[in-house]
Amino acid sequence: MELDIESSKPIFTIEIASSLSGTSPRMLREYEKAGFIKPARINGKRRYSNNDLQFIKNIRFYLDEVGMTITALKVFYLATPCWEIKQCGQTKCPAFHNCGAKCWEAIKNNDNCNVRTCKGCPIYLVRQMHKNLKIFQGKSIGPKCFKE
DNA sequence: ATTCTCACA
DNA sequence: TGTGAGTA
Repeated sequence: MELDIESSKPIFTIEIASSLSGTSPRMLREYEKAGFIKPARINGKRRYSNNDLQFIKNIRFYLDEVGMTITALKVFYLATPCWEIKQCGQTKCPAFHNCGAKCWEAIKNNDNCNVRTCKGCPIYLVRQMHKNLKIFQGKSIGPKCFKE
């Protein structure tokens, strides 16, 4: 998992991002509304980074291949324990207590958190890891998963 | 010219 | 989800 600042630079307009990800601008805004991505704003206009583009691919994987709904995916992402991933040890962080909050919203203006923005945030990047979970490999979910 | 939000089907 | 209205 890399925390590449370059990959976090907001450079693509929504049209370019749409083209590169094969996702309509309409849906890109929808994913943002759901809290999956948070592209930067320049003069009120969205600017997507390479990381954003990667997350969009990840979102499409769950939606298209796994067959999850946006609602289900929302629960899935929100359930991600950011304090473990970051290993920040900040149990007094709002993100630790507020189950329903997107962590990057909860940590806003929180001096205790070592990650202030989504740029280079591990929470953003870790989502890709879930692609490797057994239940998302197209295999059946059941007792067979626990053999071997 | 492009993007934004909101609304409708 | 795509499309159109009305802005900025």
